[in-house]
Amino acid sequence: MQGPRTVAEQVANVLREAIANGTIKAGTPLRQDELAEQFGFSRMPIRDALRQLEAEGIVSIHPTKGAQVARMDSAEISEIYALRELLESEALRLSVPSLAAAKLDEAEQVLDQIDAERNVGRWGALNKGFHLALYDACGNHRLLGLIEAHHNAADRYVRILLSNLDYRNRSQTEHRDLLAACRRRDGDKATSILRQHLREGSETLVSAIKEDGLSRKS
Amino acid sequence: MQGPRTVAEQVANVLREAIANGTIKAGTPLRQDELAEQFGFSRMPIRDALRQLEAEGIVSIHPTKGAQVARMDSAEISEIYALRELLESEALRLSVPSLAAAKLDEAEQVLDQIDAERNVGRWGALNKGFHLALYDACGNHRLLGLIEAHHNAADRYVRILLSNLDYRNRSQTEHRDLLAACRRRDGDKATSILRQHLREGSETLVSAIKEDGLSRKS
DNA sequence: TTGTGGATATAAGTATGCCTGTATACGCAC
DNA sequence: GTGCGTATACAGGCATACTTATATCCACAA
Repeated sequence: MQGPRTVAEQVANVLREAIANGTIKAGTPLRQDELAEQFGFSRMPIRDALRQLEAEGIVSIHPTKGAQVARMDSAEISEIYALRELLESEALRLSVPSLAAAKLDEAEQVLDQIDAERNVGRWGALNKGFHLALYDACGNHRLLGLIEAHHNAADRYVRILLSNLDYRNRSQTEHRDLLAACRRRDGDKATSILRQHLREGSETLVSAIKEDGLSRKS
Repeated sequence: MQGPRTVAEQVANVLREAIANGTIKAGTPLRQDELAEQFGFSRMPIRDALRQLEAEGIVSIHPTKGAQVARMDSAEISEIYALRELLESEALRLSVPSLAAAKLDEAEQVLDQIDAERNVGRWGALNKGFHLALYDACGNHRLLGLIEAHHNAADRYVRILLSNLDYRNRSQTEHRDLLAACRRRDGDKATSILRQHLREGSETLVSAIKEDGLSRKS
């Protein structure tokens, strides 16, 4: 496993992380020459990075108007969560029967890390890690890719969600229930818990966004 | 509805079309300066176009090795069809209850066009048009986007499929059955037909690819 | 005073040129 | 004869410079 080979990839990774953990807020304009000066490179690799992030749905680019961190209204959040429910429940269903014990243990360790982690910015990535570990044996690489893409697109909003202590505790309880069902190889129960888990997340997030007024577009 | 605003978009559209209808075969290396000369532009917009197509899964780019039309083995075709089944049956289920009569008529016209069309290269696009018309009222833009992306990624293989007259007749019969079920607002029957339709397509395509040896990687 | 048109400024799109990395081939040494 | 190392060539990444399009502001006219 080697690191990013091009400047564009490095820039994309830094920007993705900064957007995911909230350092760069939604709606922030991302000017090419501004970023070029900050990173110490020319505009070309920054352009490549922005287009990469656009493909991931994290930034939106309008020709001649430039790029900005993609704003999401509550409708888009709902869409993403509906897709996550569809994609992840299918991945879980496929994965559970042949999931290796090592992956189950790995998932459990991630849950412990979430409990121990005090840095808000890490929660999104850990949450993603837990979920993906359970889907590892689904046998469909493209499906896993889509799931990861949707996690990345919504990570910065999930972070808002997890900042709420009540939700975080409830979420972790559901995570452990989900893991237990996977250990019992009870695919039906597991997908049922997952769907419920995602529905709660969606509802909590949508109401949080509506009242915080984060949904207004530029 | 205005056309592509940048050269990169135009180039991407032309290449996508050429790859989809088989003018450019799988595995063909896509050199930047070569394409730049052919199109009469510099390498920059061609680079952008190639990255766009890479994000769509149509070409694969390796740093320093360049871009080539993505090769797909039978396993990847199976993955794409499994995803299509998942995504499209969900979209259909959501769409059928509120599908406008105009869209149903539009879908029927596309079916007639498929029967009348003699140009092999157009079948893939028409097939896509029929399916997307039925999903139009699903209410989830991202879901529609994913479905279209998977059609684009597999279009050039679907073309192979539709070149088989037997399959094409069977496919059209299933299309009309599917449309009839939609007109009756029978969502369960419609999704059932769709799943069967896609399974047949997948099996036919996988066996065709295996025997034609199109699956070997470079 | 308001609306429209033109000019200017700003930022992205595009072109060209250079540099770096990788792959392949050839030669030398073991 | 084979294997490894070096050199050369080719292709893409990156930088710099130029063009184009759009948005905003000011001026002039109605």
